[in-house]
Amino acid sequence: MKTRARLADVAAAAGVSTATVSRALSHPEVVGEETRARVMEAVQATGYRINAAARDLRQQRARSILVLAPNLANTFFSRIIAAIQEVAGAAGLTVQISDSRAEAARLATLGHDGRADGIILLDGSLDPEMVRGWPLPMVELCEWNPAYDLPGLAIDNEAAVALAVEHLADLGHRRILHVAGPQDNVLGTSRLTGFWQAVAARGVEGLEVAGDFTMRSGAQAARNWATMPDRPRAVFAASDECAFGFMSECAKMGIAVPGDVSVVGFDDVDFADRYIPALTTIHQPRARLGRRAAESLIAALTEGRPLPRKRELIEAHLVIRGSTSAAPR
Amino acid sequence: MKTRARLADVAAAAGVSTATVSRALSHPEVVGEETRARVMEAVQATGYRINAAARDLRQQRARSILVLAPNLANTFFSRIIAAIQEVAGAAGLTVQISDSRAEAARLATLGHDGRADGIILLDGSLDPEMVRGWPLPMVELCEWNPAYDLPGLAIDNEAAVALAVEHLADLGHRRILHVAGPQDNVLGTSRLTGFWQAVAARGVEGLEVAGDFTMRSGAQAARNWATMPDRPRAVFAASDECAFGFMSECAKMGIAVPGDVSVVGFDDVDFADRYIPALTTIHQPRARLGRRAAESLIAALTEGRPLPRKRELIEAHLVIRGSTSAAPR
DNA sequence: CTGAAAGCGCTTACAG
DNA sequence: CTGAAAGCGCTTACAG
Repeated sequence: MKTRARLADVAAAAGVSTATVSRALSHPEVVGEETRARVMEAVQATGYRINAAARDLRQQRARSILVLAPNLANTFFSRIIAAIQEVAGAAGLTVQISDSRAEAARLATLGHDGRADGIILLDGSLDPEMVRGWPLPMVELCEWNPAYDLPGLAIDNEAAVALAVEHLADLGHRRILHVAGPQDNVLGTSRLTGFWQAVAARGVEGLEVAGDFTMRSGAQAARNWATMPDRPRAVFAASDECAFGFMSECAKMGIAVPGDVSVVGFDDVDFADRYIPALTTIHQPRARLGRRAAESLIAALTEGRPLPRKRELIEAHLVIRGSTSAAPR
Repeated sequence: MKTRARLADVAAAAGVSTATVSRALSHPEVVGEETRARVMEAVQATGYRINAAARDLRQQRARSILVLAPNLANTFFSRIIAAIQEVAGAAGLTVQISDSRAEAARLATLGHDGRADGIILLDGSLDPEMVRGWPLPMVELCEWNPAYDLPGLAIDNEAAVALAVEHLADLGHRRILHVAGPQDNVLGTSRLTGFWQAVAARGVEGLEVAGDFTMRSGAQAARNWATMPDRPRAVFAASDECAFGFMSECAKMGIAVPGDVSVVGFDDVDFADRYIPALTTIHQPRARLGRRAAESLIAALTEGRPLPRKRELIEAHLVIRGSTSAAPR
């Protein structure tokens, strides 16, 4: 296998200039029919493949978008990223993924090297000043940070939480415990805010215990809950994982869900449907979120269509399954 | 914000040639101390950032690896990919992800454009002839295909399955049902093969029902199992998801795990530990697999260290939790 | 230790 | 419709 054919090799084989080969490949309509045929033949014969680095250098673009998430191992992101990749791939763009904090550190020291044309940011906890300094089109997804001053896309977390609270209240629950998310995270705070608003609006009693979205924190919350003198019979966990942790710990303590306590989660991860019992939860349309974010970023990059100026909110809905039931009377 | 500074701008500011700036940045030891200081100062002053496309074009490399998986949305891959990204990022390499089938189609028509230096392949079901034709260093991870003729890394699936079977037999189970994985997938076939070997070796009775790793197929298997005249009291599912499907369906039918049936999974995904009951399963060291694969590919790319010639097998271990118990006597 | 020059492989005004 | 030429921004033998 000899070295890769270049444009010049194709040009030589076809008896035309490299300019013509380039045009025949990128703007076929501008090249004479016969010439084009000769070029295509030469491309075949030489096995020519474009060199992306050369094209990118010349065109001053990378044909790539970078997805930054705080924890790539978290299953919540996988479907979102898959959707982004699907859209980007169809548009001929590459997708790079990186840990947001590690990448932020890298960008701070090395600076941006032009390997991406735009960023989809799934992390609202970075230094805003740094983020504002990044010289690339960006869109925030799921998480957000007002100080970034960026266009973004997310579900309406507060409205979604209200759905959960309403559901429990509709079942007759008058006292609802929220296992909160981490309060240094927008999703944690907005769900907590939403919880207190919804509880007040509905006129039921709210209770709150700290958590951080993890199964471990859900389990811890369950142990705390079990010691409460007058246990609330309804729990709204800030994430599905947290709800799983709570429920698994209940199972260990011999407490029945939903018999003894109703549990609602948030996210609707793949396993929610097959948990025991199946988890009532807020469905986040992750594929749709990823797709839409990718589409608007790509439109901005390739068609120069301006990014929306503000954050766009998508409606989430409640999926009622087996983990909630009517309050005991 | 004016246009980005180039090497030439730095050179002008420092009063040296671009060659010297380049050396000061890439091989500082080869440049005079005072010169180097002047260059660094100029870099600061101009806010210079390297242009990756130019560097890559000149050096004929991409500083990037491509991870190809059959289903990016599958949570099984997220931790593996996170580990790959971690290692690659530390080595200054970018990681691109793509759906293996879509990317294969793209490569078939467009050919490789040099945007990656190497590939980590998590899919054993591609056309071998095509894969062999890809002009890039590759390593197979988790899945494999002998026809690819590639170096690879995976756990020893057959040995791992034996662990599961042994465990159930040790608990006194004499009849074990395997909910198989898809038989067009190496993992499905090797686990099935391993099952029959282990069952024969141990002298217990084996039974087999079809599945495809999904929760849905596990649930279906549970319904079939429930109709069996003489139900085996031990089930080994080819994946955790399949086990979850089986168990959740059992719960719906009022069948107790492990009271009525012991269940073992395979993978040890994050939720296994917090399922109800917690799932006894084979632990795949996903972070380690990702890390090792990335390390050996990167060593090959950057140090020219040759890739191992054959597939390397990593030992997996059994994690005993609450979903298995002694056979009723 | 440093510089002048070539060259990586493309694309794109500019002419004709 | 096509070509000659410049240039994208680097790195690296080659001289000195």
